[in-house]
Amino acid sequence: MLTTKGAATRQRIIDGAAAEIRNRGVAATTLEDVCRRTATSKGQLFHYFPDGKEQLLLAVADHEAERVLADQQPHLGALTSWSAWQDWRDVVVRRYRAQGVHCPLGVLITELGRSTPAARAVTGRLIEQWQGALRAGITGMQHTGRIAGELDADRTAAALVAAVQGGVAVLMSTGRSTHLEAALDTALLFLQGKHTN
Amino acid sequence: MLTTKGAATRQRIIDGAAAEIRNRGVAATTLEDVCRRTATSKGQLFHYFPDGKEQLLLAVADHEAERVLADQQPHLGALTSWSAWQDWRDVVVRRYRAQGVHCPLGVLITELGRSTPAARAVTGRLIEQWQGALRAGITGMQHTGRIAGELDADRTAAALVAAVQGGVAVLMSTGRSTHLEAALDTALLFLQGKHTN
DNA sequence: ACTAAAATGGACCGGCAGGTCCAGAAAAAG
DNA sequence: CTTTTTCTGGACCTGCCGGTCCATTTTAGT
Repeated sequence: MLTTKGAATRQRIIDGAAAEIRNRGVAATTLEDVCRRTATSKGQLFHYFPDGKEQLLLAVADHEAERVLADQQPHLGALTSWSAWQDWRDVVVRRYRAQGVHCPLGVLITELGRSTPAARAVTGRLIEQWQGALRAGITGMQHTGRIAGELDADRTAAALVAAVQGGVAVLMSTGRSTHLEAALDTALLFLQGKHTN
Repeated sequence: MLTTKGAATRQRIIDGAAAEIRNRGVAATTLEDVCRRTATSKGQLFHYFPDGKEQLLLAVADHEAERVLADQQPHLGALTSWSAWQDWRDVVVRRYRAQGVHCPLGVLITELGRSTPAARAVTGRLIEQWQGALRAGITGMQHTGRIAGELDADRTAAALVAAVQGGVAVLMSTGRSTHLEAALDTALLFLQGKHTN
């Protein structure tokens, strides 16, 4: 079992590892780095994550996935007006611009996804939830007549997720948020039924 | 200098490394793997890439960047009709669906981009060229009146690049091409001035 | 043919990072 | 208070992988 203290330590390790990875990347982060930052020892690390690095990384990925959605709230959960959509857009842009070159989740996935199906499950869930929230926003707007009813909500939500994802990808490799903004704005224009920018 | 044979070997190493990375990822690819696959030795590897792994990876990234654009030709260079755009879309989808979970360039960047500015330059150039080709296609269609003249060609091209990029990102972590298709199709609908799907 | 330069093969090294082990402290259980 | 479980610290091991070195072979140049 796990005592209160134990659970706290375990969490401290996850948080520390996440922070370390955010700053220096997965490849450059060693278990010893994590130990140093979290004031723990190898013994503890393997006590809480018997399967070693892979298990820890998976826990970090899970942790980061939650963060991604949490950071978009409360806007993502209440996309009931155009201004709410705009606020959401702004939050997304601001968040990723601040994060700059470091996308912990993306990096984790490219590193883990290939080997373990468990890692892919984490991303899968995240995308599904994300897309679901956007779809809910779209159908809500359709019910109040602000978005055309013929529009395929799920498909458009998927495109929106891809737009953000792609914008972030470009941001990660160029450091510029122009593409993220262009992608989001263009997608929102489409939602609004406009066709110029 | 470099003899014909030498140049061939050098190229063989790059090709082999690229293939190896496509199959198993950067992290899992060792110099010895590359040697084995290309039937070369450490001596040769460091003979042609004195700065070691980093230099090799950079060369691979460059190689892959060229491939990305080449694979989209001739369509990408002649986006002069809606059917040409559609063909381009199909090629992109087919290419990445075939590639599946493996995006060599993306992985290389997330691995190198952080450390070396040279790696970021490679992606930067690729994105710029890509976006340029799309922009040219858009302005061309504007001149023949098939796309509204008020539309911001550069910004929309940027959104298009992000759409592909994002779709591929999702494809990489889920294995499904639905998002890529949704993103591309939605973007094309926007270009056509339609607002439903 | 002779020489210089380039190409090749592979033995070897050194450090590092993931993982093991165990002994002792702290908590929980009774 | 005793016993059992959990937690903690860190010394240690080991395999791997990037990188070095040099002896040998091949090619280019004249």
